[in-house]
Amino acid sequence: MRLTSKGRYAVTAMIDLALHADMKPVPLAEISERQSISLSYLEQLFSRLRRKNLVASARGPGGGYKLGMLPGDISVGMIIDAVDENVKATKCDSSGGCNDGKRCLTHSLWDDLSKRISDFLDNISLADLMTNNEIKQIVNDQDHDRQMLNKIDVNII
Amino acid sequence: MRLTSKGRYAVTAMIDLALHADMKPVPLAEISERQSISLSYLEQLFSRLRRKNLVASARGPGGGYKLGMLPGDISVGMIIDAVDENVKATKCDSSGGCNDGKRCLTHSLWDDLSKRISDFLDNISLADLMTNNEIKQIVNDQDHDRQMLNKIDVNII
DNA sequence: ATAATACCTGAGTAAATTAGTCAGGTATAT
DNA sequence: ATATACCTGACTAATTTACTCAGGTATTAT
Repeated sequence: MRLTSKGRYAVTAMIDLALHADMKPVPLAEISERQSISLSYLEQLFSRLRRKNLVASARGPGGGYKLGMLPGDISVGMIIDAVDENVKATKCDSSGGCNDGKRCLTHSLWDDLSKRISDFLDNISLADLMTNNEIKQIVNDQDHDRQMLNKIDVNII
Repeated sequence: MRLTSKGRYAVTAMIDLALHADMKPVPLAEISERQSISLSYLEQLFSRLRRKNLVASARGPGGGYKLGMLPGDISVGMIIDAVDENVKATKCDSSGGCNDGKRCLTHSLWDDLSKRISDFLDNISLADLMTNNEIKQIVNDQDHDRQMLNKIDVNII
């Protein structure tokens, strides 16, 4: 999972689309102007988003793009994956250098972190971003779990 | 918050260091060999890590690096921030293009997401990675909060 | 003291990625 | 028909990444 400005452009454009696609499809030219992203670059990004069915297109005059799924079903992780397309395998399983247990441990610890980040981004949907969903927000709170656990203890005791 | 292979190198090296720095400092040459990261590149990364006190160095024969804080106090977010050093302000507050409310809304929704990601990474420490801390893991669980809330309801009722 | 070790710095660079342009299409609503 | 707006691919400048090289400097073992 990579997280660069390319992903930021894509997520920003999708937020813009979600905010404006209530009625008719939104032409990329509008998003381009509102978000200051070049039209051609947007076309490249939306070409990838379309391939993953995150957006649907309508051609001709009055055409444009609309969301391909419900805002609650489109996650930030899906958007970033769609435009990144970076499935470069780690060296660890291809080259024969990962033999002594220590390096494999380091590698698997990284994989664990990587998976956590993916899971995290997969669980934030466009709808969450737009509604500032409370449940989702407190999940990110450092002490939240402890507080929750304490609350339960209090109630139980 | 950016997340590239540069950050992966830094986090991987820090994990390796945390796993091996029990007794004496670890020379970068060892990490370089174990993790297949070029020595010079490691030196550049550790130079930045040192500036943020994430690692401490010991010079001379028998020298090397050790962690600058307790593993529980070093977060993945801190490591990535240290090597990224990418404080490029968004155009929204510099150029005068962010005037109509709509674009500002999109911008603030992105900022909200960005902050959530930072908070998330700030709450994963090296110690968490190494011990597979349970509390931290369930925080990433999508339905965890609802389950917790239900649990409370049940207890209250 | 001296030599060996290992950090430290900065300049330079090839490869990769990003962000963007350009030039053409094709489908479709009016 | 025709304007609109998607669609595609090739191409490119700027940036970043990953890395090398060439010298340092500090420190410890001997």
